[in-house]
Amino acid sequence: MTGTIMSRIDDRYNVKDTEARWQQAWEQGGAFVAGRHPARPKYYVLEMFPYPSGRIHMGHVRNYTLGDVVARYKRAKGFDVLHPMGWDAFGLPAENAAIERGVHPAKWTRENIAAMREQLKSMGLSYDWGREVATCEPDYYRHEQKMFLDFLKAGLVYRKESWVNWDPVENTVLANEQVIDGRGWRSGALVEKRLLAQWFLKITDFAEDLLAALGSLERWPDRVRLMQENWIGRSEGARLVWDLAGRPETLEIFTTRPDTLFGAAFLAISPNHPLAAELAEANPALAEFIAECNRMGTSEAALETAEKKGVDTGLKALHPFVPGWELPVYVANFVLMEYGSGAIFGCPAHDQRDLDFARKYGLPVKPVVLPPGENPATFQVGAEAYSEGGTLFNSGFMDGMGVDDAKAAAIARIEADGRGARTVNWRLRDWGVSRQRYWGCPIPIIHCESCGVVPVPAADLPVRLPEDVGFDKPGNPLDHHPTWKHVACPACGKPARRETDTFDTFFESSWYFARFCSPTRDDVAFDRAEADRWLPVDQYIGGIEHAVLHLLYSRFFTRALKTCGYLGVDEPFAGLLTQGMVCHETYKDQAGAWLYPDEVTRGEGGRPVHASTGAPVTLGRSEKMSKSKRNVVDPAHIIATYGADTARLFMLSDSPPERDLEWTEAGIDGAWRYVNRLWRMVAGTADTLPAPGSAMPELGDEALKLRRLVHKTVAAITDDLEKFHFNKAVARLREMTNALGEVSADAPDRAWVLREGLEAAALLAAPMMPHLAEEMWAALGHAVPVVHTPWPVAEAALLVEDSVTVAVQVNGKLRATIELPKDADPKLAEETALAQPPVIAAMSGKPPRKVVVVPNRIVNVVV
RNA sequence: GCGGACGUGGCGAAACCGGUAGACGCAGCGGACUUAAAAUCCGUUUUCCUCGGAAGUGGGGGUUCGAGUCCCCCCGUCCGCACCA
Repeated sequence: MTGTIMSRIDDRYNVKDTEARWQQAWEQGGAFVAGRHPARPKYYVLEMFPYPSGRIHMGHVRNYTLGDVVARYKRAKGFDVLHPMGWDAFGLPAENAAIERGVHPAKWTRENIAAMREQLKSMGLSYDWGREVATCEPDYYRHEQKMFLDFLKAGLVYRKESWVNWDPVENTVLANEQVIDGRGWRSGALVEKRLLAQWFLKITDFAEDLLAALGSLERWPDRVRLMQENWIGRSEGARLVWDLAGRPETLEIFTTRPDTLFGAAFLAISPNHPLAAELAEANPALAEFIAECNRMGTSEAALETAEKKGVDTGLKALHPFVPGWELPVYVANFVLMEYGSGAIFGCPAHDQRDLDFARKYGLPVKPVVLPPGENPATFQVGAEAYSEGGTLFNSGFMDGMGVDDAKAAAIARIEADGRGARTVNWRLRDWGVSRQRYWGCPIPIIHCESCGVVPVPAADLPVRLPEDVGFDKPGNPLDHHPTWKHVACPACGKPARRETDTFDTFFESSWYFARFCSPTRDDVAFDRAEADRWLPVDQYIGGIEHAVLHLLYSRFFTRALKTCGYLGVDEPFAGLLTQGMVCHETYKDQAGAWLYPDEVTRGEGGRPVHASTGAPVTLGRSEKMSKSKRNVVDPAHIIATYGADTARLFMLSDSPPERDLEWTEAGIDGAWRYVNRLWRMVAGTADTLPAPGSAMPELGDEALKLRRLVHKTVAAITDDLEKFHFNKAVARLREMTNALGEVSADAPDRAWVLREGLEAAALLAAPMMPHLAEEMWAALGHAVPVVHTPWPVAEAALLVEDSVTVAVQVNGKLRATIELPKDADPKLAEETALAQPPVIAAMSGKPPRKVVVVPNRIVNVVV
């Protein structure tokens, strides 16, 4: 009897055996190998590849479950599916591990990859593992070194000085996240800003196109498109050159509000402006202020949240329209050197930041735009600047104009005077790709005293990252390596020096989706024909935290690669799904220390107490799972206990994918119960059902009703999966399961429909709970596995109802519901509605003033 | 600071184009089975009340025969801000 259905009925669903068995069967059968069906339409589904931290976390489980549902569904729908996985393997944590624990980054990373690969495999994800890539291996990064050289040739790369966070104790550049309250996270030393020569990619060359093409990304969330639009930040305005009293040089500013020039109160330049540096040489107070600004860190958030401060340089600027009008020139901490020309003019009446600054330093506030309905004689600006539209006044030749006309008039005057021009300015800055780090892709450049900057010849690629390095000294290990950086100049042969900076790790993730198209090619980054077939990615899935940078860099890279002839598409990702975070309650003990969920249990009256000591525990609100707050649940533990299908089901069931998901013990238990319930239904009834493929008998009412529900469920789940409404799909499946559980197979028609329903349940559940689905399908007597079975199709005739329930309202309040034939005559609907006793009562004898009839929906009686 | 989102029962949520608010699940309560427990199954569950209703989708206002859905204002929470990935 071993292995038969009967022997399994008494057992509970054996997760471990079942899941391992099917994972092996899929792998041996090559079920997920992409490209086997060139005649079928292609579908490329990709999840953001993980940083190999060593263990998967619940965020991964959610992300990869979502992707796998799409991949399995599309395969069943007849697509040739590409669903690959790899490792975003360069990055800071590996270096931190090296510094803190003495493990080499390469060893640490490779071991992490091996461990995480096993964990992912235990989830039963339908990846084509033959395409796995790891970005830290030379066979991957050699190609991006080539890309960089091609970009250089195409004029998309340049070198300039740029500011970085410098830790003077560790002798390293710090990431913004490593700067805490202005100090280095490890050393505690005050961080300084420093200028460093770095490589930049000209993403701004594509600004116009990156912005315009957002409109074509119809399957991207609006909010992501909006965030990118704001990030690119196109603004129209004017460049304007101001003369300085008693000095030969001029000052160029950018403004979007040339209409408010008559309301100007001051000019302000960035602390990093060349003029500021020059003036500081003779002005100790200014020098001290600039030094203070340079201690602030480089992040925009740090600059913007700091108190607005400035120092008067003593210089006077001459107003371009009014002879003799002199304005003070400040150095101000809120003016960014990277934006516009690093200098602005301030109009306090119509810009809040300028107003705050003016109030602080006692500068005049002169309104020049009159809000509609205000009296020019009495209008004043108080605590709030007025930045809306209106009519110009106090403004010479612009008086009486609207804001838009005044802008045009001001620009016309500026251009006529030869003082500047209309300009489009971008918030987007070029992408600085140099990192002073070891664990990244070496930048293939050689510096020669005679020849200058020399690209490494393509034949010499890859420039390999040396593995024999130490982390005991502060600074970049590549710089300390005894031999690595010393090379002969490729141009003149004299001794020269390698670039010791490595690429930003966003470099690797900007083209990995293309590498997956032909991951084993050594000679090229990817095969053009393969890329042309598979790209763009049809559905990309990952966290909202990548809404701007990673996605924008990838869009830019795709354009740059097209410019260099690598591929033919403009956009890398046709569809985008941004998933929410996985959250969990937080716990603290009496001393205020964070506790892990498994250290907490429920004591008397359901109060949380410490599991071993029984001491009271403070319950905190639910937050994103993070190691620092210890509110984490280990997926490996969950999968070992409940199995992959249960974990996957829970990831899909309660919340829609875009929203945050609350992880609860009760939720995972509920999913586990459902997995067992489905299995029991099949195991307990399979031998009472007709053989697979039996002809349909005459159906009685109960059987027909059930059959309608089954086909409706097929249609509904299909629609839900198309729209990524996975939580609704689970709800529909449970609804159908509830109905199937209520019938008994004691008559041929019911038995036949029960089989149809259980088969539908197996096939519909397959993208979500693939192991269970296979097991159910096999128990129902099918030899061909679900992974090779097409998606079920609903019979259209069974989806149409012949009667509908219509709500009856009196003055918008529900009073009754009535059953009507579908598409009934509105007159019949009205008559039936008015005859309902509760309706008559609610009308209390008054005649209907109006009756609104919405067919098949509602009748609203207005009295 | 700037930018983006979100807010519906005790909880996660559903509600198509403005048309019966709360599908489906979790927790709770009651019951069946059991010596007992677990597991399972059945019923019940927005709130208030005079059992006929009344109120109700973060708060306030508006449009409409009708608003969770559209518009305006406010409050709260979360995410991003260019060297984390």
